[in-house]
Amino acid sequence: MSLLNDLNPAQRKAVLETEGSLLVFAGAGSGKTRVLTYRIAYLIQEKGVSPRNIFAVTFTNKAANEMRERVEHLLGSSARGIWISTFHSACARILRGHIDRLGFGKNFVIYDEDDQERHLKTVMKELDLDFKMFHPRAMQSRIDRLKNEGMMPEQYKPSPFNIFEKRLALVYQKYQEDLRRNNGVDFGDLLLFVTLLFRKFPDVLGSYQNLCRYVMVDEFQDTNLIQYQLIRHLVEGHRNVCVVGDDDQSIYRWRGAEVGNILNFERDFPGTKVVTLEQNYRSTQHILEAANHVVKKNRFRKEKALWTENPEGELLTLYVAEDEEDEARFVVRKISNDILSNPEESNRAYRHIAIFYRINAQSRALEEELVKHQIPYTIVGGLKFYERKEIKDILAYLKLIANPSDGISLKRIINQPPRGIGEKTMERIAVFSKEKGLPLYEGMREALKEDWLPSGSKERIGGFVRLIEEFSEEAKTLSLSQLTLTLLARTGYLERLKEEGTDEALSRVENIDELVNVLTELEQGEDQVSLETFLEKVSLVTDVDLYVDKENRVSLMTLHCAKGLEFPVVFIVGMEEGLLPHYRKGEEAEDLEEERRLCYVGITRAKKKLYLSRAEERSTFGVGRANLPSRFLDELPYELMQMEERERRRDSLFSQETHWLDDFNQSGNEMDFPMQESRFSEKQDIVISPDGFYPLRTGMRVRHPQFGDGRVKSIEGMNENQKATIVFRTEGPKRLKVRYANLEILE
DNA sequence: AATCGTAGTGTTTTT
DNA sequence: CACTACGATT
Repeated sequence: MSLLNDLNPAQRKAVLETEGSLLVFAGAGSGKTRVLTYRIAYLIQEKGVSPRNIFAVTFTNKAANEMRERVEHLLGSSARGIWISTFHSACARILRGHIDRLGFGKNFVIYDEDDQERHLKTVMKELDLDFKMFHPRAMQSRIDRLKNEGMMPEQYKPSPFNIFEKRLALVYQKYQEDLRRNNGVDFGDLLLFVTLLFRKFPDVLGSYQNLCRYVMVDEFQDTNLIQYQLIRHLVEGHRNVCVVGDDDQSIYRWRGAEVGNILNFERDFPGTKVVTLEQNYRSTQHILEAANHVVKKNRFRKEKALWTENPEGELLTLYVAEDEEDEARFVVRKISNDILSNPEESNRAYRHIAIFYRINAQSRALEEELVKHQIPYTIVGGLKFYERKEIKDILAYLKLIANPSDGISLKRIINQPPRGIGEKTMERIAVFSKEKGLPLYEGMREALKEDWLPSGSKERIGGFVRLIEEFSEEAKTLSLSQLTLTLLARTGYLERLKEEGTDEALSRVENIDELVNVLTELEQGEDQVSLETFLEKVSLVTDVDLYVDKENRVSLMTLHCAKGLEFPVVFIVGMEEGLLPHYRKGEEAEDLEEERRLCYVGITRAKKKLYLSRAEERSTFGVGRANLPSRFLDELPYELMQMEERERRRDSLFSQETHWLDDFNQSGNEMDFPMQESRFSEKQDIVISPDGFYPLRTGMRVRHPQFGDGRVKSIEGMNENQKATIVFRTEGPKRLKVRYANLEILE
């Protein structure tokens, strides 16, 4: 059969072992996704398994989509009905169907980290806890951890001598109670509640066990305790479970991932067959050898070594920079001089290049340099669309409409835009609601019937309630995008932003615009999008999911984000003690090993060429600090490395930065010439291109419809987000979003 | 109630 | 250095 011809012996074995439990150790670049997809295809095509009985779980939507696409490619329409999903969306779907058994409404909302924190803070405030003594963040992470361990509040037994734990128990209890009152769940609850459901209601569990006859788990090394429990529940009985993972790529221990799950799998599932995929199809020999050398130093790992038939390839390049700016210059120099103008690699493009770093803060220096040289880039992760204030506000309106019990969203928008309903009014209503045992919104409506509210407040609250009632009514007939537009208009949210008129406000308007676009697009694609479905989707997207590599740009991301991706050319910057093994309080051997794995993940993303760099001095907090070379550099075999010489610094006289005062004077002088008028009209037909780069340069003279003439002092960002600081003759310096500024280039 | 200014504080990684 | 949380101000 042709399917099997595309596979090497180990891969083939992993596909053919369909019954019982199978553990696949899949080294980086060893064709893991190929095995999973072929296995699914094999089950359906050769074993006659119904697609409906196959369940595959991944960690990101991107991985899930990719898998679905590839299976569809193999099978065509007979792939229909396979359940391929992330842990979180699978759980959300299960809860959508059965959460009423746990005392929640099926229209529950999902709270993200930000909502979670707000909620936690109100809970802590009500318990009269001092934030300085008990950090909300610490509480939050402990609660998350408890949930990852499958621990409900009533099961948690704090040590009687530990004040923090005693308070934690209290907070956790109340936190959960109030979440329920809001008919909301947080991320951790999604998983926790499904295991609870399975444990308490055998009929529910049974129906899913029956459905999921063949279960596959991707990135198994990243599962935490509760996810593992979930899988075990699901495969009880038939035990057809295939888990794929690589202990060397476990980088989420801090988030509760248990490498133990993969290492103990054989113990928990007696009779497990084990397949190890060691042939790498991705990287050159040199890169692979380097990776093997580094990860070999870890003690807590299953012994294995990747090999490849690929060519030797180039040596790894190491550059020791003066500081982070010099490091950024090195990266950019390599990109423009070596990589893109190398005739041997004539098809190299920006999209083939990625830059990895340990922490997001490192991106800044790189971005600045990339912008300076007009190299297009995207940042994967970082500022997330659905976490922006304005987007979250609009979503909060929608959430409240979908689920009127959602007090967290209600509090968020009650005064957004400002309607004169202040904190103390809301506090009174909160107390009142709690006394009556009502959700906040209900309490608000009840309060209107009584007369303890000041008439002014009552008036305004009445107005708000009426507004929401109208929206709820309209939600029944309008499409999602129409509803959103109505909402934007009638709350005056957009109007207020536009009035504000600052560039920040304008960029918010643009983001909201974008949101409406997303909605409209969604409506055109699928037959019907319900409010709940949409909100759920939004709650569960991740940055990597939104990452589209279609455009020709250099990719910047953290090492964590890089997992699962590959690029012909990879830079790993900041190879320094303290940064790449990142120092934190309480260093443990396990932590160091995780850092090493992180480094390993980074190295193994590279297909053809790997550049490493470190800076002798790096400013953190604005203070320079000398860093020692990363110990991981020492772990690389010397023969594989080649040093990059430092370039002699050119005179900084030619730097693009000019003082704005100079611009001011310059432009001031020139504008005194009367002949300008004609010069302007000649150039009037210059249109700034709507996509790609806006052809602005520092030093250019431009005209703005309101502010008049000015000179470009500096430019930041790219494309639609590009901002420029322009020194106007009459208005002085202003920072504008180029896309909206409607600039005319004079010269 | 809303806005403005300041002091203190903190940077890992995120489903 | 950059952000935010809080306090003082109108």
